[in-house]
Amino acid sequence: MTGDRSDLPLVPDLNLINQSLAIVCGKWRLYIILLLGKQTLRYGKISEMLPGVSEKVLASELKTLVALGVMKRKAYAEIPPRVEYTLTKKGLLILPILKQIQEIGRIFN
Amino acid sequence: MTGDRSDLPLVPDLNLINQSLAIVCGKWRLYIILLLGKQTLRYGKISEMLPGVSEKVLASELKTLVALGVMKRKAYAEIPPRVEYTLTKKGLLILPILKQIQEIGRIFN
DNA sequence: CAGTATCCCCATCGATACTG
DNA sequence: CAGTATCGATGGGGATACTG
Repeated sequence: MTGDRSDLPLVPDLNLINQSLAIVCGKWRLYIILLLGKQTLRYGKISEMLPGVSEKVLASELKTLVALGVMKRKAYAEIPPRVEYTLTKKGLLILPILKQIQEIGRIFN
Repeated sequence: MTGDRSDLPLVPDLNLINQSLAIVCGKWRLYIILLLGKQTLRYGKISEMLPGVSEKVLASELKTLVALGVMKRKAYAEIPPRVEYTLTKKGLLILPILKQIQEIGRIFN
């Protein structure tokens, strides 16, 4: 905020970090966001692409991500129901950073 | 798997992501690494710069980060004891990415 | 199809006291 | 000073069954 920001402050802002972690952390969080990177997906499709995640956890993670403003949900009044998830503008903004995070895994292989 | 890899795969590698999360996640993890970014620090100093973290949690987080290869521990045979923590080469490698993660918090403010 | 509703486990995080 | 040891609280994550 004040002065030069050529580098990050010596003592990083805990609130900022916690907010980042609130979005990134969680066993499936990153994976789900990455999956939605360039496509709109239906609930069933996400579920199918994520072998291992239980329905409850997937549903609650999606709900949280929508609440966080990372993605948006669009439900169609059809039978059978159809619900689609898409990244928001903010979600798209953080996408490159999220992709970078994968590089960490690569470095520590 | 097959074809062009100009971008990340449609279905990202779960193992890679999990490995990344293993390093990044945890309430204090990111903060500790960032703190060590450009300096070697003693246990007591880290503790002091992290108001709110209990000794047990700090100690176990440091131990884990050393085991992960993110930082290294150097103990001096002195009385009173002195222990210093420094980022490893790999730790330094991921530092820029970690700093980027803070930007996520900024975007969602 | 796209979710809830329940119930449960265990890993993580934490406070406090103690030690080499 | 730099940690363990111990006990306890919390909630993320999961299995299964059910519903609009």
